[in-house]
Amino acid sequence: MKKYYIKDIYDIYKKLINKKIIIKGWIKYYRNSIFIDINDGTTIKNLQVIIKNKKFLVKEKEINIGIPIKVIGKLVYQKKNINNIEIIPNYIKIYKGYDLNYINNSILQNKYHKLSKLREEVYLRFRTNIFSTIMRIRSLLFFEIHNFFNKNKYILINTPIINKNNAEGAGEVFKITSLGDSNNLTSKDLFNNEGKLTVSGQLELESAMYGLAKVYTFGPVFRADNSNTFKHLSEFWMLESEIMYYKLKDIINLSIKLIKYLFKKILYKCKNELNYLEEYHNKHNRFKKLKERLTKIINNKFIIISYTKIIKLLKKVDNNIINWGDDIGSNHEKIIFNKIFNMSLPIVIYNFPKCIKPFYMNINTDSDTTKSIDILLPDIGEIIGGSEREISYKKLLKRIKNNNMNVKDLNWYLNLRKLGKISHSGFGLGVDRLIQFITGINNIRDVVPFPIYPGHI
RNA sequence: UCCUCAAUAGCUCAUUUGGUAGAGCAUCUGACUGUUAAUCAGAAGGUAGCUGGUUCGAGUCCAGCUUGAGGAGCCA
Repeated sequence: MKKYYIKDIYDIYKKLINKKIIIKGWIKYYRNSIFIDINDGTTIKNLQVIIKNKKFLVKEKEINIGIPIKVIGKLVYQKKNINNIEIIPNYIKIYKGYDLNYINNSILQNKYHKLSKLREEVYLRFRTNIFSTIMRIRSLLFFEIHNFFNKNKYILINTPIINKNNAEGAGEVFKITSLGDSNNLTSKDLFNNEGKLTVSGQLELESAMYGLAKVYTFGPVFRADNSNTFKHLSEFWMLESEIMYYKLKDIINLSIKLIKYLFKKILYKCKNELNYLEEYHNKHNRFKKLKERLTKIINNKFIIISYTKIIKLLKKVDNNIINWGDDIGSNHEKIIFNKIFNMSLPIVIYNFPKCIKPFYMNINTDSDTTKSIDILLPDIGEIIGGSEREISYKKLLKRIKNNNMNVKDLNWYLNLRKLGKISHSGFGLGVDRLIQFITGINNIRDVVPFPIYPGHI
């Protein structure tokens, strides 16, 4: 007699029919005095136990939703059951130690809760159908990201989470110290009060690129901006890649290839999860055709358009909403997706003005624009930012000085250019936002296990 | 950080202009051998987010705070 996980039972159930097995999990539903649904976290599906002789096995009062249970019994084929199989038990054990009052007053009561309600009990929401489904998709996505780069012979570089660069100008930076309140004690601090939580691994990643040619980094990054929106977190996961001898068009192709690869894998491997999510959205009047949307993106070419052209198109809609040189904001994104290109495909915008892009991006011969891309997704907005990097020591130095940045701190980065003119390009992808898009979940805080954002730690 | 809106039972909500609160689900008690968030009958459950103010009287009006939602800015 062997213990099985419920996912495994569904995968190989034909081999287990009429065999005696052990399962352990928690009671998900209890119906009609005789049906107990058990879930063990390995799959969204429950396994139904049918008690034909209830007095013999367990007292009805002991059966409560949410409490841990062990069942030994025969797995039988049952046509009447929508899952085709169920267990006829010989033995049921309820594990003690639970607090029913606590469970029934928490988000775990047998009831629909809004996602913002689940967020009030972050440490319990893994037990819910909706959140466990999102976590399964997230897990697979992380795995497939590594798979993609591994298959394509990229080297994973673990760039540091603590560093001293705030070079990107990518918003506010968290300072770290070993001294508590230590503004006047810099020399006693472990990092001389220079330690920061990284906002991007890109600069370090470029140094690894000079030795390993095709590299990527995938880890948490931190922003101290006080931004409270559906798509911002203080701590989020970013995937960044840097490739030797790549030009802008290579980066565009690689980004598209990656997105299509990931969507394909999710579609193929997370069918149950996507079905559940569509059902979930429909039940609450947010009709989202997740699978159709992913399939469409896999099977179609992305729209590729220059910044200058998109500005012209935006000005055609309303001459006053934007000028050349302005960054594309979320109001502009809405117009782009709803009025200009009325289709739910990603849009690649290239050649942004240098005034709105960081110092390390290579400048085009027009001297006004950079060799840069952003990829926008419907509903979510910017998901990828990338560029060809500046490879001239002199030009890079000039731009660092013009941006009033600390040359001394960036010396190591500048010196990489002394290895010779090696063109290279890279991009960064906000992974949590990608999960938002895949799952159709509105708020980024609901696709992250432990969301960290202003006022919430 | 700014703007708008909201906060009533464990949950989702209702309480027509100010007169101390109701329903569904959950819970509890009972019934039920083919149900998919079962169903039926009954019971219990509330200092209306917090702190002040106006008023004979505040869930309702006003102010501040807290929390949440939507939008803006910044960005991934």
